[in-house]
Amino acid sequence: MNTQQTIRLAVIDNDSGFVTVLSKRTETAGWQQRVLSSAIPPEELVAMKLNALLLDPTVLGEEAWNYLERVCALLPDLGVIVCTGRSTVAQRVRGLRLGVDDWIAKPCHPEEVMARIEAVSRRRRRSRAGTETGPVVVGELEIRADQFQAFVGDGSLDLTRREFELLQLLADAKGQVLEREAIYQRVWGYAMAHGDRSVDVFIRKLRQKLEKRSPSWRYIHTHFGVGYRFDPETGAGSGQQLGPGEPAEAEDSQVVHSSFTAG
Amino acid sequence: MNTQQTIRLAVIDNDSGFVTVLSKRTETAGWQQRVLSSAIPPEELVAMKLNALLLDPTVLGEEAWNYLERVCALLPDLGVIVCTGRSTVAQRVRGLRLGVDDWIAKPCHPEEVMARIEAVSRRRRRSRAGTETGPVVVGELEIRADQFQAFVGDGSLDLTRREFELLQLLADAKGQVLEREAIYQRVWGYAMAHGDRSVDVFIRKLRQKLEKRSPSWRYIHTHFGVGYRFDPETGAGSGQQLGPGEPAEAEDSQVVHSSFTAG
DNA sequence: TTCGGCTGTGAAAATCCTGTGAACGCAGGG
DNA sequence: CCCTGCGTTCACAGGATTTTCACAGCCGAA
Repeated sequence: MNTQQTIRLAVIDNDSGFVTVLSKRTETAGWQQRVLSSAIPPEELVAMKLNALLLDPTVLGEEAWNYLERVCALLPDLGVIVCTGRSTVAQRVRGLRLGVDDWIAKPCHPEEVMARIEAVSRRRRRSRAGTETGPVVVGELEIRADQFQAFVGDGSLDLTRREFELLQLLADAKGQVLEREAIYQRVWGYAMAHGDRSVDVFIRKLRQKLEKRSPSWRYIHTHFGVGYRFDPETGAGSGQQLGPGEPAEAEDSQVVHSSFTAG
Repeated sequence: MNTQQTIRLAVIDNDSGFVTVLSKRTETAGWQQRVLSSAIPPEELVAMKLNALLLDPTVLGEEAWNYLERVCALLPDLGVIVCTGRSTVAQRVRGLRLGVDDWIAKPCHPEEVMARIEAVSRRRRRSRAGTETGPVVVGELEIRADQFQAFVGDGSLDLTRREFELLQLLADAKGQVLEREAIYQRVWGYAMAHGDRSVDVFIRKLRQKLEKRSPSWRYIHTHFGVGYRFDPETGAGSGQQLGPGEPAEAEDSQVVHSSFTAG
């Protein structure tokens, strides 16, 4: 298992001894790390594309709970680990309920801190794992992850980065309906604000570019009230090629045992 | 959609004091819990459909590491929390690297244990969002959660989102009579206004669409003065045939009242 | 059998959702 | 400094969906 993907960690702490020791180890392990001695706006955390955030709330003072809450809401995929000195059960429970993933007491061994950060980050990676495989072909479309671009024949679709990421996400989940919130969450990397229409706009741009290069195919289907589904279909008269019982060759066909142990 | 999904927990521990106190709290919180005082084969854990497993490795003796490893490998989506007495940093690190999600030291406050279990389940649920639930088959019907749609053969029923959610709710409670208030509460997410007929209207739409695609079956039954019950039956005189999904337990049809506590 | 309340039904009315074009702000390059 | 490409936001129009309503048919009890 590929548990050893690089971890991008930010540390908010001003306990220099602790941070120094920890940094030495994370560096050895090949993690990418950024140390901050005071809070930065959650919006800036977004741009850092982190896997995990380690922080000592004493740095933040009164704002700590508030800050934790905002960070956890804005970045539901971010692993948040609190590492601090004395704390009460009530504080730990409050933090954990608020969205913190783990709460460690200082003093603590840096190796354990790292193991806990890994444990928290572990889950996220499963989905991204298989995307390194060569060019993916769907319909007339060829998606090349290495070029951040998609082609029809040898003509590029001229996708921008966001457009490409959206297409890739949809294509990876071929046949599945993805809700807007889920799409936004995974492409933009943080929670979608209520009423945001960005996903719709990018879907339109994608459709335009797809239509332009591959007019006889339909790739993106709207599910009213739900979201979008990627499934290449020829629009023309030649036979429909998939009903819902679609071909199972997609690499993500997972068998689920229907053991109904009701209770 | 409810963020507070019920937690299904198994506890492997023979520290009766700890288990008793914890059980009392989890019960109050509406969790489903199973206490075991010794290890059971990982294969049996699968059938229990757990969210989380809490265990004290001292119960397992020498086999502990082995057991942990097998459980984590076999059930990658299960949240595993170790709660035990004295332990070394090395042991904790080993456990966490092996796949354990959290490691708590006894003695500990049950509230914190619960908060940590919740934190682990929360993360777990998020990472596998949407996938995983295989198609459910009832009668001629195939209900696909990943598509927000139901099919008969390869024909879609063209359900809208609400229709689908209603069908899914009914099918999940197959054989049970659901009161209107309970249905409304769960599908619409808030309390039904007195005199609201929405549920009836949607039942009709569902019946129409079911009838259209699967004319020889009856799925939704009315219980006068009470509510509705989902139970696929062939309308024709020929014998009962059962969907491949599961045995038909047409046993006692119990009314489910609108208490929405456990949810 | 009759009556009062419950449920089925069709359609109108109200609401919500999505597609779309365009304006806006921002950043990098010329 | 202006231009260009990109991402975001807004408002509006056309549909799809949901809610509401009135009425007819059905059920169970007296």
